[in-house]
Amino acid sequence: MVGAIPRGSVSTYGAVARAAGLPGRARMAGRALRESPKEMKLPWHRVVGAGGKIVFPRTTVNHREQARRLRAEGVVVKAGRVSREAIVDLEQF
DNA sequence: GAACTGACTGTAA
DNA sequence: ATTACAGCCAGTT
Repeated sequence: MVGAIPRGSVSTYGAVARAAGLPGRARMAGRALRESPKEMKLPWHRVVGAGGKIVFPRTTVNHREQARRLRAEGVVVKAGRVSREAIVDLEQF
């Protein structure tokens, strides 16, 4: 689950979907997150695209917000990408 | 039910 | 490194 992503690490949509037993539903994962109210306090910002790249255009607030929060957790965000080291495939959960 | 659409991904030019 | 494109699947139109 997204909430299982350890602080200071990020994962990918595909990985999340797989972990949920839904291979090939990467998009659905993103959709789910989008619909999920923040009251659920899900660390949606710890979910990025494959290779650790942020899916939103860098001009959007979403992108800024995500990058900002990730950096706040110690994740290195550079040019709309997170350090590959910070990415966890979520396979261990 | 066809046609779009999208918080995706991998391959190719 | 950037851009294009084709699979992908579920929800909308």
